[in-house]
Amino acid sequence: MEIVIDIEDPVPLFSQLVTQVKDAIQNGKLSPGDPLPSIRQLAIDLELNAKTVAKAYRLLERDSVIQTRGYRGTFVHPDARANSTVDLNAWVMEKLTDTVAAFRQAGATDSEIRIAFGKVMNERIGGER
Amino acid sequence: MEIVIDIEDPVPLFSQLVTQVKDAIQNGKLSPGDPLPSIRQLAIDLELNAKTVAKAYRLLERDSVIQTRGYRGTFVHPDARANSTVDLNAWVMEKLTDTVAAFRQAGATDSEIRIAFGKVMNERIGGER
DNA sequence: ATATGTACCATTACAACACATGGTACATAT
DNA sequence: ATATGTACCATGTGTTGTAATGGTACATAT
Repeated sequence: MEIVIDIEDPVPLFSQLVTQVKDAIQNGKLSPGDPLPSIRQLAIDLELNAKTVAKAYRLLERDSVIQTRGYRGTFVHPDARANSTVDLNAWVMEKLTDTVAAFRQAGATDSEIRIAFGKVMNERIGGER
Repeated sequence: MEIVIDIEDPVPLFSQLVTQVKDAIQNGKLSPGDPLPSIRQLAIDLELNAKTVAKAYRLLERDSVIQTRGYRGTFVHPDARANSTVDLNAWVMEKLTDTVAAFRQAGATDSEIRIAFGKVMNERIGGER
């Protein structure tokens, strides 16, 4: 697995990592079941902070692209190939685009939409912590 | 019409103005057809910048709470009473709350939602300006 | 002339947030 | 002991957007 992180790239480091892992899976360079480097080790190899790598791994696991098995390490998810094409963010973008378009058509100011969004995001409904 | 603006209040000045005008209408202190102070005059009275007052008036007119008749001045809208209860922002809030809830349930990070939102808002579709 | 709403040019201050970094600590099981 | 993922404490930097300010100018109609 050849991962290259470009600090000059405006794309966030963790995001570059996520993308490259997904690409490696679709290219066949990584197959379901394959082990991935540990967070700490990969951080050393890529000269990144361990937190940054952990963030990328966390997102990859949420999308079922990889599987973390605690002390046993991290592995490529069985359904990784299918799940690395499905993009959660794309779905969010679509839905959000339609919603915002409706707001604008209703006459809402961009400023108002932003403010409303800010309020919604800061409402801690279920008291998450 | 007694408007009091509190600079210490974290609520934006233009927002305080909007709220108080709506309140005055619902309290009966302002009735449909009543004239409102000119932007410049009200700015002087409240010790605000004229742009701030203009912003409040612009929003009030969009919601059909007031009517601007150019050089003739500004007046309370015929349907002001009804329109000052109907809150466009409330509708936006509801819709947005549901949408965001769906995103969260789908596993999207708040951070991701914010980023997606930012992208959508910066997409100038119809070339507004 | 005077006053109306409106439209442009612009800048400043402030807050929120993403990103990345650092360190420490924990339970897990080898 | 060693290594795993994970969780918490925290800081700094840069970006973004809001809010509010100032000045100037226009067409309108009294």
